[in-house]
Amino acid sequence: MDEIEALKICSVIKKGETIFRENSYASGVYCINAGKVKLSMMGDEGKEQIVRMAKSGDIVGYKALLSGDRYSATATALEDCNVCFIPREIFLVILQKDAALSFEMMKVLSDELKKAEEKITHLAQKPVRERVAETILFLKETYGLDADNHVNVLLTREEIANLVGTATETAIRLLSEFNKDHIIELSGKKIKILDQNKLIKTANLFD
Amino acid sequence: MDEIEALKICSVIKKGETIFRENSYASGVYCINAGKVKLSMMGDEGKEQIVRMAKSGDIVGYKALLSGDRYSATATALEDCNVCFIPREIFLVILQKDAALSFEMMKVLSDELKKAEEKITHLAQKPVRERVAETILFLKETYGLDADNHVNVLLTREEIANLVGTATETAIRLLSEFNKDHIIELSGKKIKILDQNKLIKTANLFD
DNA sequence: ATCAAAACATGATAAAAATCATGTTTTGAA
DNA sequence: TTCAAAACATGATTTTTATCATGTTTTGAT
Repeated sequence: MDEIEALKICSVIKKGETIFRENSYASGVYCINAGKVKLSMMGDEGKEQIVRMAKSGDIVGYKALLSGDRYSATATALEDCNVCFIPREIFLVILQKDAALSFEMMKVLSDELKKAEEKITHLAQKPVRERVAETILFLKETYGLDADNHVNVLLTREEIANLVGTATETAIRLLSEFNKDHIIELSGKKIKILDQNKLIKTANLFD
Repeated sequence: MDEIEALKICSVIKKGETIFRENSYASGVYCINAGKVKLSMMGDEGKEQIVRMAKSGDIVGYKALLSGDRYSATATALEDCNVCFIPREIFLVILQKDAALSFEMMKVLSDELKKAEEKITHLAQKPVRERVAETILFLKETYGLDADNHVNVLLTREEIANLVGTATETAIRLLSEFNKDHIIELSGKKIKILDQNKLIKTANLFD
């Protein structure tokens, strides 16, 4: 840990900027000290698929160091971020030395994998409407609420669509519908959950 | 490794039998010595989604030990299997002691996660037709070919559908179409790839 | 403050895929 | 070996969702 402290290089990433890019050579991992980050892959037709939403305290870019040498996704700052870079070699050496850290890393990976497999199941089996509802709940779980009870992350409708795995228009329509039905309240990019139970029901969770 | 050898408990699992079941308490991991195994999750409407195809040499059930205490999927033998059970504690202790094994484990997990994220992207963005073609190629990659050049695994059309993430009828129709177009040759459950390039093109890979 | 670009919205249409219906073939257990 | 269940097949229909088209609103840089 001291080693990491000594060697880390922190920097500020402005909103919209890229931390690393899909397929580029992986020189190390990044620890997010502050800010929110989306990790996305490019699909065939140039459409973005968001595969992970990271927040302060999360590490991004580790997959590339463990299973290959290139980043498999692009990491983009959703707001001004403070990230610290840990070079490849340092990270790998520490991981080899520190059994506890390794174990922690395995837990994180297992967790991510489990979530990914659930996402695969839902993507294959649940209609878009349910997935949009589920995504709103996911964003609340991940980023919490702000002082005004809004889900504490601002995404464009297109980004929400790319997280859900649907067309932008479809996402817009369903959000408007939830808004009209007083399940959520929209004001610009801000989302307030008015009726969480109804939202859970709409997402068709737990059965 | 010697410890594992001493403590492992091997057994024969008949085709169709379950090795472990989703949501049941995870008592350990299983190493597949021989045979093929599908790992699947139950969707909301009781529909199966296959999330992983395992083969001889693979370990299954490790996610549950690392991130929770219950299996997140059901493991079913696709043919008579020989598996060896490694109890939870043994596995965890060895993992804590053996840095090399931990590292190997992390690599495996990273690899799986990368594949899962790719699958998410394809599920969200590629039409069923392309995904069926891709799945045939995936099965060939995973299990290879038998003496007669057939993809070396026998699945029902329903299982193929549950791997692709589509309705059984749709999978049947597309397989028949590929058969008619001489891209593949079907004889019962056996699949022979006649024109791999065309199949890759149909899967719309690499662009 | 202005203005163009991006984001948002919504109706109409088309395409994709699921579902429903029905019949045939294969399979495995008694 | 028989026979019912499971698997396979295919046509018709409906549902879902994407795409296309077009207009409005918001946003951020100058």
